[in-house]
Amino acid sequence: MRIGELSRATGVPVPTIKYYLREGLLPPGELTSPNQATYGEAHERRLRLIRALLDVGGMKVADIADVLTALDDPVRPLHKVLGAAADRLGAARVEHDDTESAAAQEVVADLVSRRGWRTHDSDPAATDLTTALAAMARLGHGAFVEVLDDYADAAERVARADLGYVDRRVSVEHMVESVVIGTVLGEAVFSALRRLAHVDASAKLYGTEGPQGRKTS
Amino acid sequence: MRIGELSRATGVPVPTIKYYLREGLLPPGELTSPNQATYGEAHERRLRLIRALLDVGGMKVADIADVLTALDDPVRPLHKVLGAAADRLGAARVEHDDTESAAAQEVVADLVSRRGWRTHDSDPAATDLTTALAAMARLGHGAFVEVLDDYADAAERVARADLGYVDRRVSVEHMVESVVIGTVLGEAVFSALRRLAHVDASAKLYGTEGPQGRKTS
DNA sequence: GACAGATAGATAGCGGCGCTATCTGCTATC
DNA sequence: GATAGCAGATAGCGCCGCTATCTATCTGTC
Repeated sequence: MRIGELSRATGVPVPTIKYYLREGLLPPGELTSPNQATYGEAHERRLRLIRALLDVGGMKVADIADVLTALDDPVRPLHKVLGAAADRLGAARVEHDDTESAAAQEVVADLVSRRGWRTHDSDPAATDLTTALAAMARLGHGAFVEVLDDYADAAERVARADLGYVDRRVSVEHMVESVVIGTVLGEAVFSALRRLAHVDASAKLYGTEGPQGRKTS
Repeated sequence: MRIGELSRATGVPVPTIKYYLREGLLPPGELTSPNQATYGEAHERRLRLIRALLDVGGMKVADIADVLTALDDPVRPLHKVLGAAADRLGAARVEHDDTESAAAQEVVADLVSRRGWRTHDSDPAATDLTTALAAMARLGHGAFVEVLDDYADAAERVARADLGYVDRRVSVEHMVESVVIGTVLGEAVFSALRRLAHVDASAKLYGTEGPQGRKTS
């Protein structure tokens, strides 16, 4: 498979593929001559993965490079790859050193210990959670912590579903990749579902769209 | 309150505040002279909201402007504002016209009717969901739809928690703003919780961190 | 073996975004 | 009156994800 066919097969322009090659997102093709290379199905698969992480997952090219590098590491430390993937999903870190942050930190620590979660404060997800809760507190929504356990229940449910899916559906060789896909794209899936459910719940509570679901827009 | 104080109170640089004013994210201050203005607590609150939507929610400045414009509309059509907010959360739209998209579309339609959700296909969230599921299918994870109901259960739970929180905690005047905050920042909260729960579930299933949660990184 | 078309690799540039820097009058405060 | 700050305007910057262009080479077809 030459680069043009790869381009046609995936819908990604040739210059863009070359760009991904330069950035190390895509391993180089096998050289058949000093300036000719062929690409296999692995490249096609990888290219689709890149586009999914970019377009659907909203990840940055540099972050995708890190994750894929970890993914290709022959000595795959599972949790390192997952860490590399998960760490890229959070928002940009913004330092705050105020009472809200301190309070949020405590809330998170409480939550983690209350639920017996096996993690530690240095987990970037914990930092993200703290940041988000602190931001809410600053906006006058410190009381949001009251629904945190509902959120956590739902998160546990989703996490169990994810792990169960990966455990029973996926061949070992693609397991890590699957977890990355599940983590990143699963987030997009849940986000959309949450917004759909939001509309429905809002309709039920306030009747903004009428009880029979008729379309008012 | 002058612009310098506003800057000090929020940690946002003065030129950045001016930029937000230019972009219409922040209403202009009250002019006391042709070139002097004062800002009130509403400005401070709004500024914090902007930073939260930007930094934690990952929204774009132009999208924030749209949402805030809808928010300030005296004739607040609740669902319009929510739509404006929710519509900005999805990933960039990428057109695909293939079998995966068609299949995903059907899956989403099934899901919506199965759960009796009061929404319709034109809901951007439905489009986002279709996009995400189609991307998964293209990556060989069409079977992910098997866990879709688990996801939907969790999403309903979160949506109920959101609505309940807003309904009982928030004064009417700030209700719409609260829903925006809950929708956008709640997404960040859930994302972090999901990743935390992921680590825990993974530890339980594979023991990557040992049963006592010791740190291996 | 000539020739059109694709290719590898390199370099430069582009468009969007979120600011940031700078300048010109003016104003508040001491 | 000196100093600091301010409003409003314009220009530029740094990052990011490509995109355009060029050279030298290779492939496939007649």
